[in-house]
Amino acid sequence: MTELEKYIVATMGVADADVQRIASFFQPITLLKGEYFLKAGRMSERLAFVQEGILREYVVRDEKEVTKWICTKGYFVVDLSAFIFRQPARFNLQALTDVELHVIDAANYKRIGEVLPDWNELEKRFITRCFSALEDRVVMHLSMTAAERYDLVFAQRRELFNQVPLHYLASMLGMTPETLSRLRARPVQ
Amino acid sequence: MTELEKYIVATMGVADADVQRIASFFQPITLLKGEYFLKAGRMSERLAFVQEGILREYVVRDEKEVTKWICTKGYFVVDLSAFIFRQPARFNLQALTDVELHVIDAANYKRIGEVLPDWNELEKRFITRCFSALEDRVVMHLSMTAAERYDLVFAQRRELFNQVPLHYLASMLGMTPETLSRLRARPVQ
DNA sequence: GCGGCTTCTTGACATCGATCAAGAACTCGC
DNA sequence: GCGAGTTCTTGATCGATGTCAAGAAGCCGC
Repeated sequence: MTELEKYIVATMGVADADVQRIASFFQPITLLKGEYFLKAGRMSERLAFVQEGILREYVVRDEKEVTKWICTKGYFVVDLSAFIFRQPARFNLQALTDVELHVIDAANYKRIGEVLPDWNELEKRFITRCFSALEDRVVMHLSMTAAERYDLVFAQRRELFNQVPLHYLASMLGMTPETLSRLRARPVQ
Repeated sequence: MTELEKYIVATMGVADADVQRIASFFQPITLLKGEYFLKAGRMSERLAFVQEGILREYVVRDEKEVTKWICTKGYFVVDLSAFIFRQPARFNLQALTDVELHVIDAANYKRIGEVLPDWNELEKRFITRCFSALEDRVVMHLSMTAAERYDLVFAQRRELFNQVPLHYLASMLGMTPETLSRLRARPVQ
């Protein structure tokens, strides 16, 4: 069973027969380290599930890259707004390691609704969870110091800190690489 | 035509007969300045449209109130996660002025789907727009200084700055009231 | 219109975090 | 295993923002 199939079972409580059918709408693809799943400004009508590897979601602002999120196994990668509204992508999605994805295009995505009767509800719940996670993130930035943000994210996603260049994590945490380095070197924590 | 009905027409392209029908699922209520639409920790199965007035969405963290958002005419107020998952509310919604709302409960909300055939799609698009706005807000905190954040939000929602106590706006912008005061007093801007 | 509360500003100062610069440590291709 | 590039750390310094404190200004009930 692929990670994707496990995910479907775990979060959607779908019958075994349907799991296979849904998973079959996805195509496996591989990206090499450095390649892009999505480039800002381009149209993209696809969404993918991360089977293996790490990607970085970033936007360019004043010639600087701002890393918005790091996606690992079990995440969906997509510019949701671009996917739903069929607009040019607003951000970039680049592989930080070789990556295995399961990709689905908008047409096949639509067909999931025909297989799963309550797909709309599941979809809504999924987006709501994403929304809620972002709410938490905003509150984090409104109320926590750099050290507190580091401690929180380190506790939640420790594995990132030995797999991803730290300057990307620093950007995702809203601080400079130097500050992140000094936080890591703190005496006690 | 109420603000709510205008909103429905503007964003959903619904036939006139349906507009009335949908709007009829909502009940008008009034809150006095200081009263709560939602209290953190309590169950709440309702959502409201702001017809008139201003509310503040905040969470308490380390005994401090963190203002997450200020809602004015035309916004929906709801703890989305609590509403969708029927969980206790995570934040507070308090009236900053006397407020007129159109309220709908979960049961009536469900009935909208029976009136509007593509309600699921509209709902998804609405939540996606909210998600996208939050993405922008996270990027704002990752990449902008306090002065830049102030300038941006001031440009977008100037009317707030003479209607809402500034310490709430300062909190929403992720800075202290003193810093906000100094930014406002800057020579040129 | 007075007293008391809240809000807003201002100043002095402390602290956090950014910047700049250098070098150490670690890839990775050859 | 060598060299070039990247990543990471460390130090010195600077600027932005927070903290603390005081007072001014605005608002409201009586």
